[in-house]
Amino acid sequence: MNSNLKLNNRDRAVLMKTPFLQGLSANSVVRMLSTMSVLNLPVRHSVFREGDRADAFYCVLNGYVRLYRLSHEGREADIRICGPGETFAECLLYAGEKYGYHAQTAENTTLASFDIQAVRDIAVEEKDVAQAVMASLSRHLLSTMECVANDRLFTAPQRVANYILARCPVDGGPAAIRLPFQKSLLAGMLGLAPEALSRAFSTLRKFGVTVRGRAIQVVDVSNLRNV
Amino acid sequence: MNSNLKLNNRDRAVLMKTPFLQGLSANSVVRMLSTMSVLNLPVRHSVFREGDRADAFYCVLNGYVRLYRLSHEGREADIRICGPGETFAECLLYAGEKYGYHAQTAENTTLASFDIQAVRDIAVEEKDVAQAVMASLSRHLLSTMECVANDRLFTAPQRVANYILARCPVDGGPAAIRLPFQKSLLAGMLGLAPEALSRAFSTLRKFGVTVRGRAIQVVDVSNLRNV
DNA sequence: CGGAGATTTGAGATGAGTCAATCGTGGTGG
DNA sequence: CCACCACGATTGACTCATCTCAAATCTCCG
Repeated sequence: MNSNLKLNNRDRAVLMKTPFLQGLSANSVVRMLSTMSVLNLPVRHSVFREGDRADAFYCVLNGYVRLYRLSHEGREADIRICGPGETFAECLLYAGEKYGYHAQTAENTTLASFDIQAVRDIAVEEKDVAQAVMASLSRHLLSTMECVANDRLFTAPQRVANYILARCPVDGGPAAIRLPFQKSLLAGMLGLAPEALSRAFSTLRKFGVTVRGRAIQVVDVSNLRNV
Repeated sequence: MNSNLKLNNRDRAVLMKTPFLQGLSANSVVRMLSTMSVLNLPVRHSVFREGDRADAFYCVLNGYVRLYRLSHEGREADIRICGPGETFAECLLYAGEKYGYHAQTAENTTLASFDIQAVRDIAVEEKDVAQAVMASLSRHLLSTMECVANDRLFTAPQRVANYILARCPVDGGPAAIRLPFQKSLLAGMLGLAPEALSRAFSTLRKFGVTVRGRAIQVVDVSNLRNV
């Protein structure tokens, strides 16, 4: 849970490749980095809570962060899972002054934290920063809309098949991928209970999908496409 | 389906009050309006189709537009319902070059259409336009995330109760509201089949909700809050 | 090798979709 | 202004998908 300004090489590489900093002028990058601090959080640790005053947004350097809402009775629903290179809560730059959901680490996680007011000021002066913000917001909006559509259109096995297909490097024939995190996290990401994910995988067996731990093997990718 | 540059007074008032133009400098407003054209579309008419090249985004001046996706088998899932003053597809300003969903009028509708490339150029020069874009994207992202959370956390009657509560002008006691559109549109907006919305309303009867046509009466708003 | 936590499996309950029939309503035209 | 019609809304019966709870099993880490 310590916070400092020093980055190791891997984290620095992830940070520079994030769409947010990618393509900025050297000057803008320097200004952005000057508003930034790094923090290391243990697994299952809160980053912020719904209703907290929003004074920072974040970029995941390592690990995974879960954004979720709680119901009155304490059930939780994941809204988004953020992995290395992804930013979250940057919508607070221009709307609302409180976080609208909880954020919690799903693993030991390294985050870059940016001061919202400082970045707001930079964006006014540096056009490329404003552009980066707009591009990031646009992409997140599109993917969240896609999430709504997926939830409403597809069944559990179809959503799992989509997830696998989106990560298969090939268009046809056999493929193998490896989940970057626990299955329970994938379940939440797809809007499923862990049991439902498990059953979805077993439904996909008859379409040539084999799962062992985090390793997923697909006999024929094109087969999976007509689930 | 005619397109022209002349606005009637009501449409002009809606246009100027939309968050997109609200708060812009006079100069920016003029520039934005110069890239704009107005179109009138009959009910159930396509605005654009998924996969079309995205060269415009829109602001609803009158009527309602449904954004939705199609499944392979032809089922449709609504992603967002846009009413007067709301903009849609502005995420295409900075991500992707094709529309990611279908847009169709749900009533006779008047739209303002903005040329995407032109607005992109204006946003580079006019800071307030860039800010308006960011604010609009931020708000849409937040509300879409909220939509995901609602779908995953709440049952049909709860979502309907939320919708009603969000539109009740009072905090407690009796209230009456009027739906601005058909129930089938509300159903899609909440991710429900029309029959499910109907049943949700009848479930809410025992919580003091009366529905007659588009008119909804609530005996005690605070009662509705613990559905 | 042990054990905690994650995953799988089973059984049951429930929410929501589909299809079909009926009912109500608003809009149109006479 | 009224009657009628077409379409939207409701209701019922049924099916299917997913959640929940509980128990069994697996897996990974120390």
